[in-house]
Amino acid sequence: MTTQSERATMRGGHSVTMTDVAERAGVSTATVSRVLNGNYPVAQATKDAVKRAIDDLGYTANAHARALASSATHSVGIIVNDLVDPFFSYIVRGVEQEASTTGRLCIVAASQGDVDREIELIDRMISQRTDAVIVVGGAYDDAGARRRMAERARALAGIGSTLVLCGRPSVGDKAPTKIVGYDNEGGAFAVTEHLISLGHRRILYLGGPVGLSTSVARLAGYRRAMQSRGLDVPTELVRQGAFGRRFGHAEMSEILASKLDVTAVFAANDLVAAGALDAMTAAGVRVPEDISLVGYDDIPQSSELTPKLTTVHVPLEEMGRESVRLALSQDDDAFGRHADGEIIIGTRVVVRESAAAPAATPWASRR
Amino acid sequence: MTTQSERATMRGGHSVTMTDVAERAGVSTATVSRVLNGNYPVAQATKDAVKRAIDDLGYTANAHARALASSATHSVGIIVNDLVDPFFSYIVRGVEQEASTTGRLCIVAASQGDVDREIELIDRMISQRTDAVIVVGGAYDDAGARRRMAERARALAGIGSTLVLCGRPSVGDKAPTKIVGYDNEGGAFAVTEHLISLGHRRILYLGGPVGLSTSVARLAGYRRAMQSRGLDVPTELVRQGAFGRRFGHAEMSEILASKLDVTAVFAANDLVAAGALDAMTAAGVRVPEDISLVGYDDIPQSSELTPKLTTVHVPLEEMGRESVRLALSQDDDAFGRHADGEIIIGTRVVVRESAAAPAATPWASRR
DNA sequence: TTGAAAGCGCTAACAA
DNA sequence: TTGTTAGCGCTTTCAA
Repeated sequence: MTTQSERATMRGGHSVTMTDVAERAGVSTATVSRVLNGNYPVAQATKDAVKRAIDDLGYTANAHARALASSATHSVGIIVNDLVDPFFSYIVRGVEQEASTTGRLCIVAASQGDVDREIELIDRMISQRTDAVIVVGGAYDDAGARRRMAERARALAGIGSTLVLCGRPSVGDKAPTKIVGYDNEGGAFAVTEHLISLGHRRILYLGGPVGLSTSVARLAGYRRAMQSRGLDVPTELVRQGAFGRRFGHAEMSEILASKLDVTAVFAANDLVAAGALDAMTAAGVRVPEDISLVGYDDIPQSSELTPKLTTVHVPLEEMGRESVRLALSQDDDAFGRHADGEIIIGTRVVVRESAAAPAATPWASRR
Repeated sequence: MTTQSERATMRGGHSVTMTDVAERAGVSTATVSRVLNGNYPVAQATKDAVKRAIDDLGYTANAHARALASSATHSVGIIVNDLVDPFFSYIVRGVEQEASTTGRLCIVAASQGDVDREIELIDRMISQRTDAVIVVGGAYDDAGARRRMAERARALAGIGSTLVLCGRPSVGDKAPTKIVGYDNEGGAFAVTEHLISLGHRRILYLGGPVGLSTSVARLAGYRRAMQSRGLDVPTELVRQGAFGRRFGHAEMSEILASKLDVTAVFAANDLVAAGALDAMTAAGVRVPEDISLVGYDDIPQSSELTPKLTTVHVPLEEMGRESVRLALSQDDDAFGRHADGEIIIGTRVVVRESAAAPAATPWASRR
């Protein structure tokens, strides 16, 4: 039972297969499979022979053949708007980390916020039979999109996989999805409350795409906080548009130029806050002495702004990790917190330097 | 030849296969395959029947079976240090974009800068038979790692795939890799030259891991520029350590406290520059009035710092796109610029606001 | 502890 | 224009 021949080596282009290994080791492919997977007893000597053959031949198992035969792909899919936006990239990092920890590879795709593309990408991941498909980020209120998404959730459930909505509202009660969310409304309420307690009355809500679930909820939290303190929210105090630094900068510049009377700004996310801060600094407006500023998400760079940004902490990486854990957990694990297929992660206000009591003389009324 | 039966629908858990579709449409699987791939003529009526069956059944092709039968995976792999670092995430974005444009999915993995893990990840991608494996970022001078990498390059070539080194030096002449690089030494030379022309003589080189190819090259460019102008580079003017905001901040704070006599700082990358800028701002040092500052990479947020950072532009996203194009291009495309399997992308100094002529009285000597 | 053999779901000659 | 028939490379009973 020694090595048989050399002919299996380097068959031009034609890659080395398990049959080649079996032949060289003088065993059957079944045995090779067994030593590879270590799921059945194999004699030590046989094991060694096989390992040697694998080394000699430079064999690397074909994951597709494996997936086909065993219907286990060891992969997860994740779909985000934009790979460069820190909100998404931290979540992707968490997903990749957890996937990797559980021996899985991570297929990522960017939808650019396009609903059709998102659905198409989910379909491609269904094709790949990934163990989970994680869709990240807010969505617009669109019954059609929800229906199509629910269909995919069913298709995934049908192949033993799971659709996870990460930071996105449910697509319907009966859809077999799992959800990893965080409290947008509550966080917005809390941080607005914080500003009000500091003494602010004229608080501007800045940014967030109109109608996107995330911003809708944040705006709602802001409104509820204002109303619960008997404060009015006239239309000029709400300026929606986008999530992004550029938007924050442009809009804030305009607002400062218009001398709108506000003593604090609640930016819909940290990127908008960073842009707004730039605009204020450029205009000579001091934060927080002249105008207070808060954000949302607590992306790491927020604590590196000058002044450090007061914001609402969202554990992005943890949400990513939790998304894959939840997807992979068995539904019948009745004792775990996962039992109901939905996790709502708590948020909390992180008080740093960018918000303080309003000045005696509002900035807008000076000069 | 109308639909035969309903029994194929919803076979619990057991997903819908091409056979189910064929049966329902009353054709053979070969025909189904043909309408799916559109690579052979099929009668319109047949086509319609098949499409209807696909819809009715909610069929989604199994990518693994497809890959196994056709040995075409339509996927690319990319390995980076960290998905959250803008240097890498912009490259990943470019790769994902180009992959997506060419109908491919993108498998991403993070190595955390660990060489063994990187090799392991490449092996997993070989298992996946991706059309290309793109390894991003500098490397340490390590013959062993280079040899193992060269082995993988050969393995990939053996299965008709390609190893692309993106922003990383060659692993040996005979290794069948393709390279997408950019000029670290030249860019560093140019930006140092820029500072010297402005009148600076005491220029600090800050950051970059010791021995990492990227920082080695940047430091070399800096040294060459200094020497070509007859300027000394005493050891206290070179402070290496890491690529990262935190490092830039900590190191710069210390340097300011030590009152080291410098009029300009060349940060090894923009992240280090951003950290250094923070430290300077916090210490009341004005940029560029008191000390000039330049970076490297030109990540988009660099133009949003205050002051806007003068730096060396590296087209990160483009490098990502180019990596997949190069990998996918045929070697025998003798007319293209790809013919030699290596692309060196040009870099250029972007002059913005953070570097100016030195002050008459150096900051360090005041008070 | 090992081998033989039947698939997994699809593609691609080869015929018809 | 369509069907038949081999595989692709692996896993997994079932026997031995």
